[in-house]
Amino acid sequence: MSSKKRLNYGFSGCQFPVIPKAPRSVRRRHSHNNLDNDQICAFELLAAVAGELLQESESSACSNVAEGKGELAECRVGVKCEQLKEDKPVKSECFSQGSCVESTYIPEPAALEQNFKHSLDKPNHVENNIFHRHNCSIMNSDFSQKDWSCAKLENCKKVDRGGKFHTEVEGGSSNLENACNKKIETVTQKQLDDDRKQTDDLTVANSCSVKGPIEKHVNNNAAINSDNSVQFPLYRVVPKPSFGKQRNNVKLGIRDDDENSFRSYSHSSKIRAFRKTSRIGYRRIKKILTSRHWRIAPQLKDCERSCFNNRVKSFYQNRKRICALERCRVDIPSKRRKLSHYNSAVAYGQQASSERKSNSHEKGIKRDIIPHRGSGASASAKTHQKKDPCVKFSIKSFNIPELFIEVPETETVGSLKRSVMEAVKSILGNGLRVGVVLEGKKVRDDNRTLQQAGVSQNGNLDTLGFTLEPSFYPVSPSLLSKDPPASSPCVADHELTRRPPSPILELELPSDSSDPSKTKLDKHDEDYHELAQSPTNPIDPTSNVAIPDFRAVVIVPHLNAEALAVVPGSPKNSRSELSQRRTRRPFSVAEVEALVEAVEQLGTGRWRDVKIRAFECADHRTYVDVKDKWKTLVHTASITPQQRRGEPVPQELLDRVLAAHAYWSQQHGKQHAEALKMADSQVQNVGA
DNA sequence: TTTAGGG
DNA sequence: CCCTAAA
Repeated sequence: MSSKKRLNYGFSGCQFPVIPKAPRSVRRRHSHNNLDNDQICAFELLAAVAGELLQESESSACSNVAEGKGELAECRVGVKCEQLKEDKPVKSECFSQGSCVESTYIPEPAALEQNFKHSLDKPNHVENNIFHRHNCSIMNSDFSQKDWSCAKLENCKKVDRGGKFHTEVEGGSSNLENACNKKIETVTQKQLDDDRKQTDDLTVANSCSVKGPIEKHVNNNAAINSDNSVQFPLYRVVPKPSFGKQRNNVKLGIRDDDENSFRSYSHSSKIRAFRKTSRIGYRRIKKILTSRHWRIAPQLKDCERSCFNNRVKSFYQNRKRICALERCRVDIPSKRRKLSHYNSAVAYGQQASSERKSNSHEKGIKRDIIPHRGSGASASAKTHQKKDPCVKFSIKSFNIPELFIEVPETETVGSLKRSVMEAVKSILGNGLRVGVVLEGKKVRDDNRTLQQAGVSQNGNLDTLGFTLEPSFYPVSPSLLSKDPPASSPCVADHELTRRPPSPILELELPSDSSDPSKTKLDKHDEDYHELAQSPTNPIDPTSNVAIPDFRAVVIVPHLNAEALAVVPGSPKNSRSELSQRRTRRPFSVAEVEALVEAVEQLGTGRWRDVKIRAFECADHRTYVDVKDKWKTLVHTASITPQQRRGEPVPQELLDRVLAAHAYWSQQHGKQHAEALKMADSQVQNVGA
């Protein structure tokens, strides 16, 4: 069952079979209704199989394959079974050094040998999946998938026959190896390491390990495979104009952990490749940070610290950059925001160093605010709040939001300094605005008094925070636009880099925004000020901004007000800190259209697929969002136009929503009925 | 991790 | 949008 499931999901990433699988609800109901019967059947079946296996194992010394350890194969290829167990650590290391391909590759001899059909299917699936995931980039190489498979099978046979697998492969007869070598220019050890991290999540299928020979083989091919399967396509096959064209330039990025990060413009394969790594890092850090509070962060190992500071680099890990030797990457996904507020709660008096480690990576800014709780005065202020109307505190320093800088290794130190200076100047010069945050919420109304805003000396100063924000208001680009989903996922990159260099800040982004006034900096800034007064206005403060500069210094998107924010909080009011709502991002009509189209084709109940199809580029939309949007769309469509709110959705679209909803509901109903029928017939069979 | 569904 | 049970 599990392998079946993998198969479905694995392929669905890029391929959308016309025939939908039964939604989980149906499957669920099915299994539920027939629990008893199925269980009975299963047990009987199991018992029978177990009996058979037992008999076989008694009659054959080497047929103890029930656990799929590949021992049978080992025996035949002349490696002692005992060795197997010792080899396990070695083996997995081998696998992880290379790409996922090895992990499917190695077990094959055993699989073939044992004639385990499923063992063959699984690796093939994974392999296919890889090809798809990376946009079939390998296809562009000199060898095709077929070659790959051929090489694979060929080698398996070699092992099969003589166990001299390694010598034959190393002899250069491998199709694959030759082809790859043509394509690969250089593969550094670093890339290997990065790859290892990225591909750890791919299934290490099965277990067979032949010490020595294969290990060697794997290492030889690790470079090839890893480069092809993960890194290589990203900048060689898939056009990445903004990266490619500026490889020799300095790049600056404001650290941004929001969804509007580099990833928004990244190719999807890259996004996925980072997924697991991210989560791991997230969990690790979360574990550390939530165990008490972040004061323990300095206990992090050195490499983990550097990871915080260099996290952004991981997005560019296949390209040259300063700090090229930085080894470990801890990539923290956007969900991580939940941590931040909590963390900053105890920032007072922290040393800058420790603060940076655990906090600045989060918000890109360091806060050192020391409230003056001057002994007696503030003490009395606590009890007699109104007697001391003064709010006293000092801001020791603001850190400049973290910059991402990329320069060629051949650059001089001097020019690096200048680059950094340019970067800093371009930020400060463009103006920053200070924002006020209280108890985790932005205080936007500038006209309120501190008292009205709840900033008083009597205790909540530790929830007072300040943010450095770009003084212009970012435009919210809708990545979806009119482009069909199949179009290049890098549209935004194109747009950004094609923009003529200009000393004047431009904010126009590829957007389906119909309001041209939003593209003007001044105008928009005004808008922001106006709108900021009104908390009900659905303005979206977290968006991408590109500021092409005239000195080839590019601030990569994401000057993001929220990302720069430092929100103080304390574990006490952790409720508001731990779960801040994501900023509202109303779906545009174009997005709705894409959603409708995807659902029409894929049906309801496959939200992950729908999401990928309709919002591949929009990382801030999750499948839950998509599903929720559909829910509201269905609702919207079923109410009168007068009752609707927000941006009006064309009636035509709503009609399609209703139609699709009706259609797929019917389909699900049918499937449910079929499932019931099947169940009934099974019951009858069992009874008879 | 995904889906479904309530809030 | 959030949360969470269930698979």
